[in-house]
Amino acid sequence: MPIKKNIKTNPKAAAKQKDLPSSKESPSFFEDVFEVVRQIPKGRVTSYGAIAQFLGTRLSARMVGWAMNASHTSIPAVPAQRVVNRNGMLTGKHHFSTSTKMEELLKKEGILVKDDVIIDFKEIFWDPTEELSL
DNA sequence: TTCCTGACTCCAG
DNA sequence: CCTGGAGCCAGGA
Repeated sequence: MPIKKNIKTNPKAAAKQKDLPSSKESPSFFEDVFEVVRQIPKGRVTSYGAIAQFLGTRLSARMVGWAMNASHTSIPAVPAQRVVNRNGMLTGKHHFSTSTKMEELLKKEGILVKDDVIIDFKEIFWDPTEELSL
């Protein structure tokens, strides 16, 4: 993304209100993400977008990835290796301890990876909106 | 405080 | 087929 021009400001930022409507079911967006990810069965994978959609914020798929970034400090551990982008590509491999760690973990679970892309991704894809119902 | 970036995805050219 | 812009929102400089 060789884009450097961001001249557009956001006037709506002035309307920032921290009035949250009694957040009782969602203590935090991150925790919700973690919980969903932890429900992913071994040997199955899902995508950031699927999780975002399940949480009702399809357009916020990036936040799911952001949550994954903070997941490595979360306890119990979150199997972030089971979350990839919509093409089944391991876009977050560099965020693990080593660049090959993600593939190793997946391989141990019986998931084969070729050129950073999960083989038969569509077949082992696990959709929380269908399989899970919190 | 403001500005920028990003483990994403969709849509238009 | 590939490139790029827009929308989302949290956190760091």
